[in-house]
Amino acid sequence: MQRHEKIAAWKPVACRPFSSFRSYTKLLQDFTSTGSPPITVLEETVLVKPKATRFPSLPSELPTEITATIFQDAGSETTCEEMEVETEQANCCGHLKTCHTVKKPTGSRLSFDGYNWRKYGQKKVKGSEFPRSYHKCTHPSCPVKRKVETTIDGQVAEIVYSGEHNHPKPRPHRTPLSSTSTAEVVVCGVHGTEDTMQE
DNA sequence: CGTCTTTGACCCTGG
DNA sequence: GCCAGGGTCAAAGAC
Repeated sequence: MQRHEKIAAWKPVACRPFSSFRSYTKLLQDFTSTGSPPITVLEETVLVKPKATRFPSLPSELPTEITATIFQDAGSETTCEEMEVETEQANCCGHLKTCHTVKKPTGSRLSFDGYNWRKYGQKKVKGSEFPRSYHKCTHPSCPVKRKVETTIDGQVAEIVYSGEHNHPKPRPHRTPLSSTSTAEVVVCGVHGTEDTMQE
């Protein structure tokens, strides 16, 4: 649809911010060799860049970069996500810290970030041993997309976000007890962007 | 019946 | 201009 209307205003680079990216299996080996709990530690870098190619009316024109680190306590179902938000124009450097209580991180459209996503593609990317899946936010007017690299055992190896949500997070669908879904997202402390202020 | 995932093909961009 | 790779589309099937 309207492919001819694409406007390349920002280089849509699939950033791999940590240049020394290693395979997940390698990371696991490192974790196990250092005594750290395997698999339970997730580290991912989330970049939000105004990918202007398809989103001419992106709410923020400022190049925004968010780096997030998710760590999870061994034996618990709580992951903590630490975000650094940097905007190129403003001097402010917001610092976010969010904690997620995740009943089950997979198998639900409502992912750990609290938004609904629809998968629209998957590719095996050169240089990455994991397939990369492409998701869009299911909100009608939300331009946000994300790329997720998952390991063969379902672990998230990397997530790259594109754009910003222009709507509040949908409320998690709570089904008592038997709920297998829901990432209950708790914002522990927020300084920062008005985007997060909505929450 | 509606929504989502899968998957191959197509398009765009950079080297 | 050609090629490789990434990103997206859209049909088909599954749920």
